[in-house]
Order: sequence, then C-alpha cells, then structure tokens
Amino acid sequence: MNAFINYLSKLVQLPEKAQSAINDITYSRIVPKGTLLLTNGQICTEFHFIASGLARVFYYKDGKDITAWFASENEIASAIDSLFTGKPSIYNIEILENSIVFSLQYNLLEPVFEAHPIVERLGRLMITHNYLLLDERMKMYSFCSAEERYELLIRQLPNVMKRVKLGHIASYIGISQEHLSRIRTSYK
Amino acid sequence: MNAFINYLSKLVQLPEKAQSAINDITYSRIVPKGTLLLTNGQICTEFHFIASGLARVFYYKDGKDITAWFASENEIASAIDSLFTGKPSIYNIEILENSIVFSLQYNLLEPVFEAHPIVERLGRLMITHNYLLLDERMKMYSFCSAEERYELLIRQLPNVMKRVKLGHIASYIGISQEHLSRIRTSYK
DNA sequence: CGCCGAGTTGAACTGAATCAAGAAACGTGG
DNA sequence: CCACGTTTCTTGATTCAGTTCAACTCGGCG
Repeated sequence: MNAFINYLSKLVQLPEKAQSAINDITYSRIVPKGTLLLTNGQICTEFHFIASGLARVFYYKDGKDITAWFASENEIASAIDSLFTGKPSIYNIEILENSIVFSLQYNLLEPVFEAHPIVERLGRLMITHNYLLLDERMKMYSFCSAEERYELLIRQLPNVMKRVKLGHIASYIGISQEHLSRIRTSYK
Repeated sequence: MNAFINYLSKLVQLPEKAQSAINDITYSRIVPKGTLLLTNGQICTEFHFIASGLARVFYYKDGKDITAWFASENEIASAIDSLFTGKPSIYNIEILENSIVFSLQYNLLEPVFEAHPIVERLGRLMITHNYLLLDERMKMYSFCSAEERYELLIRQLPNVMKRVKLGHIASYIGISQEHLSRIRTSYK
C-alpha cells in the first residue's frame, strides 16, 4: 500500500478492488524543486497528492503573485477551478521543495466512480474537508486584522511557515511583505 | 415532483426510488420573516433549501453581526461547520422574507447514501458547486478593493442586493456600512 | 571580492474605520 | 391619514492600519 492509498484509507475503508482501480489511474514520481506542475491558462486534468515535500498554488492579480494555498506532506494540491469545470485554470502549481508526488488523472475517474460507489463517497469527503478548511480561511480573512491573521497562521501552519519565502506568506494572508516583516519583528 | 426534487434533478438524474427516499427525510413549510432557523451554539442537523424567499447566514465577531452567506430562491442555506462535523455551529440562519423552505434531515441521510449511490454523487456535486463559489469569493476578498468587491457583488447577486439591508451587504463584503454608503452614492 | 536575492527599515501617503450627528424611511397606534 | 418613535441610511471630521516606494542590510555564492 503506497502513501496515497494510505492517506485515502484514513477517510474510508477501501476494498482491494477500489484501491487498484485508483492506482491504475495514478502515477507517482519525484519532482524537483522549482517545477511548475500547472501553468495558468492550462486545463488541469490531474490532482496531486504531496507524499513528501512542499507545493504552492498561486495566481496573478494585476501582475502580482498571490499565494492561494500551500500543500505539504499528506495534502492535496490542485487547481480546483479547472479540475471541476474543465475550463482553463487561473492557478499555477509550483513545487517548492524536491517532492514525491502522486498524480491522479481526474479525467479517468468517472468510470471508477461508476464501478465503486465507495470512491464517490471518498470524493465527497475529500471535498467536504477542503470546503471546511476554506470556510475557516474565509472567516479569518474577513474581520481579522493583519496581526490576527498572522497569529492564526503560525498556529495553523507552523511547519510551512519556516519553509517558504516571506513574500509567499504575505500574499497568502493578504498583506504586503513589508508589513508582514514589521509584524514579525514586533513579536519578540 | 416538488421544488426541491426538481432542483436536485438538475444535478443528476434521480430514479423514483431515490426521490422518495429523499422525500422521506425532508419536510417543507412556510417560514415567516424574522424566524431564526438556527442559533449559534446549536448543532445543525438539517440543511435548508429555499424554494422561495430569502435567508441569511451570519455570525458574530466581537459583538458585530457578520453576514457569511445569502440564499435566495433555489439555493441552499446551512451551517456547514456544524452539519459536516456534528459540532455546535458559530452560525445563525435567519429568514429575511416569508419563505417556503424544504429542510432535509442530514442525520438521516447516511442510510440513503448506502442504498442509493446516486445520492452520494449528488452530495459530491452539491458540495463541489458550493466549494467553487466559496473559492470565487475568497479570490474576490483577497486583493480586491472595497469598490471592486461592490462592483462584483452587484454583478453576482443583483436581485439579493435590492432586498437586504445595507449593513448586511457591507459585512458580507467586509467593509463598514458607512463606507459602503459612500461607495454607493459615488456611483451616479 | 562583488553581485544577487531576500528581508528589513523609514517616511510619506491613502483607503477605509470609527465616532458622531443628521436625514429618510417605515410601521404602528390613535 | 397623520403623528410618533424606531430603525436604516447618509454625511462629515478625525484617526489609523496598512501600502508604497526607496534605501539599506545581510548571507550565500560565483
């Protein structure tokens, strides 16, 4: 059982057959730091499970690079806007550290859903989980000051914080790099 | 076929049996303006389909009332933080206009999922849809000015805009009521 | 050494909040 | 149908959080 199936198995009990059906449409590889798994404008047809390493999802707004999401060990990185709609994505997916990535080919998933309703459930649970995360983030965004957002972040993603550039974090919580730098130094 | 089943049928083709299984755990009623379908601290066990009328989901942050979501005709209103986790909700659900509401008892849904995998799919698609909406909103939040957010809003929810109080809209887009008032008058 | 990217610091500026007061709109009872 | 209080919306003045731009520091690396 590989790292990806192991991750999925924590969400639902997956019978052997369902496991191998998923494996059949998934491939794994070592991805070097700096690789772009997706560039904006492309259609995203895979979703990526980061078995080890670190990825960042970002987009451009008025030429500025805005971090939308970080995905570290045992997390998912994908351009949901494209994956679920079939339209070109506005997101880029960048690998920040040498990583082991499992990529599931979403466009081959439909027959697996048909054959294994348990996988349908798995999909539902995974989206639900991410929906709750996003809802949490949304609440933090509206009506938290820059300081509060920073404090929440170091509680929520302490490990990621140490591994990424300051500018990436700043755009993730919606403030300028300079201001984040000041907040940070004012804490001790 | 009632309004709720009709709505669901646009997402997936629902066999008769699945329809009646859903109907069995759903009840409809007329809810007068001003009713609170949920108060924060309660556990939310139902999700509500607004067949006609208007609802608002909100929470309190430092004593201030913050709108998290509007749901008008053919939309869903629920406290997802509680519904999907079983924990008490931070949200309140308020009916803003006399409404016809279909309430599905979520805690009775599990056996329906078991018996009808198509309903599992329905659940997945509904969450996916809402996830994309939230993602859209998140992007608008980060890195759009108050004006830009207002403009986006009148394009996205033109009908809701005319029916709710200014303060509700202001907190929905994360600005003060006074500032929204100024923005609004500066447009013509 | 000297360059280069990343982070820090400073000063001026600005978008938006807050506080406070007034103007409309609304509903209710007489 | 009007008078009243209550709620909602607008307007003004002040304040503040956070941005912007520019200069500077620091550590790594050819």
